[in-house]
Amino acid sequence: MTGPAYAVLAGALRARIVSGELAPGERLPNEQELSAEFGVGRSTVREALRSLASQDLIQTTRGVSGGSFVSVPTAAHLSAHLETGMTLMAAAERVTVGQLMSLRHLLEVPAAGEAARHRTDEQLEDLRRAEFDPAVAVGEATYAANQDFHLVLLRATGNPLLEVITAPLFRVLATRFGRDHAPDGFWSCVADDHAELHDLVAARDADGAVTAMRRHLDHLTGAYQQMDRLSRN
Amino acid sequence: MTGPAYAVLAGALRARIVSGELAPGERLPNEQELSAEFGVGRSTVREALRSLASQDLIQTTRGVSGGSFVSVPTAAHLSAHLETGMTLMAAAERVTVGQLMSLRHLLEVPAAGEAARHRTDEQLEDLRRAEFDPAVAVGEATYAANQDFHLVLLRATGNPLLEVITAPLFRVLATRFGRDHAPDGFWSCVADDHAELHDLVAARDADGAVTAMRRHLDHLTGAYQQMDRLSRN
DNA sequence: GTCATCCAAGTGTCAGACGATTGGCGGCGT
DNA sequence: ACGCCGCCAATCGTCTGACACTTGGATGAC
Repeated sequence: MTGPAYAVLAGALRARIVSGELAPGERLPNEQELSAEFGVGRSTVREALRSLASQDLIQTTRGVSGGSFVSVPTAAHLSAHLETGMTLMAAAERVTVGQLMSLRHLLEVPAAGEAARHRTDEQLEDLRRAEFDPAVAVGEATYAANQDFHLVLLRATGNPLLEVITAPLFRVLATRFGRDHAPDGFWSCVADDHAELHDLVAARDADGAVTAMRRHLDHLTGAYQQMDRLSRN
Repeated sequence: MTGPAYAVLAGALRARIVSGELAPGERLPNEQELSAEFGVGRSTVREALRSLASQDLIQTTRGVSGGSFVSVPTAAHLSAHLETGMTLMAAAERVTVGQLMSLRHLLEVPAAGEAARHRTDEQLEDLRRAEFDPAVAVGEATYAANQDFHLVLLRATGNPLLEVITAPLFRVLATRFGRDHAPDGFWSCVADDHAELHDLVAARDADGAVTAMRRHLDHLTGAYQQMDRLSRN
């Protein structure tokens, strides 16, 4: 009840959404109706709607069949949100490279085992496609492929939350070190690790995948911290 | 370049913030200046600002010294965001109780060890305060204390990201089962586990804390899944 | 020197108008 | 009868102008 009217309105609508009173896909009253119902101007209503929209709680379209519709945030939405937040926390030095990598260890090492156990054949195919050849040009595309490999592996665990919280971690690291010069042999080492992981997941060797992932992340940690030290001088 | 003007403007400002061009604490141009700079009306500017504000990228205050200031999202901000997102994903049945608990295992079990190693004396004191007595009234306060205990433990690891991503997990579970009837002896069992964890952390017994946390989460998993089955009938 | 008052710079809110987009409905020609 | 085209209504998107509210400093009286 306190604060600006747009915040009050946004809070009221958010409560209706998270409580399930407004079901996903359902259409909210149009802006004039909300304006009348809450006794505020349409600008105020619109500011509240923009708040909800930027949290992916609603989606607004135009036209005669348009309006604001309740939408369930997707893994990609939450992930993108976390990424910007973590990027800023990292830039503000409230989070270190070591802490980011330590979380990757916690999540990705067991995830490799899960993926080896639960993967489907299509997912294995996706994993193969996400490998890359370090002999060809190393650049933006290589970084993207590197990320994709880990992403596909996480997705193969069947737990969407793993992707939500882990993807931001390596995207933050990638954008932070994307422009720095990687040590010699770094990319071919990464490619070898990925190939080994692919084979182990293909063979459904969960223990092997866990071990390989742990070693892979150790390699990455070393490289990143080396780059980190260089960039601080 | 595409889409509504408020989205374009929000994107442009967000880019300035994440790139560091606008430093944390720095003040944005006021609404009239932004309006002039981007050639849009003030309403449009305000809608863009509300978008950024609801992502905790800026903070707006009134008065002569007011305006919009770049702000670094805190752990609590990101955590709250993740919580609403996960709540909706859980309600939409895209995430199961088992998946939530499985993530808690991945994160909290090693975290207990870290906390036992790194905790300070004040954090140990906080942990003690977060214990509760199941003999007294069991209600909202008990749930809050239960959450606090885990929160304090996570904080004692020294890695703020652990709190960011784990807190939403148990908050989602707690609000989901907060109104259900817990099995007899559930709360006293929880209290016993917490007391044991406290003692192990006090003794800096990392291995013991890891084992105790694993067992504690197994207890919780059993109880939650039992409640889940009941609530589905 | 202290306190009350006024003032300036911002954001907060409203009302009204018009443009842009979308999808359906009806008319028109064949 | 069928299909195409253009009109139309609903809704969001945007602009303008105005005024209220909040805040902190400046001003002035005592």
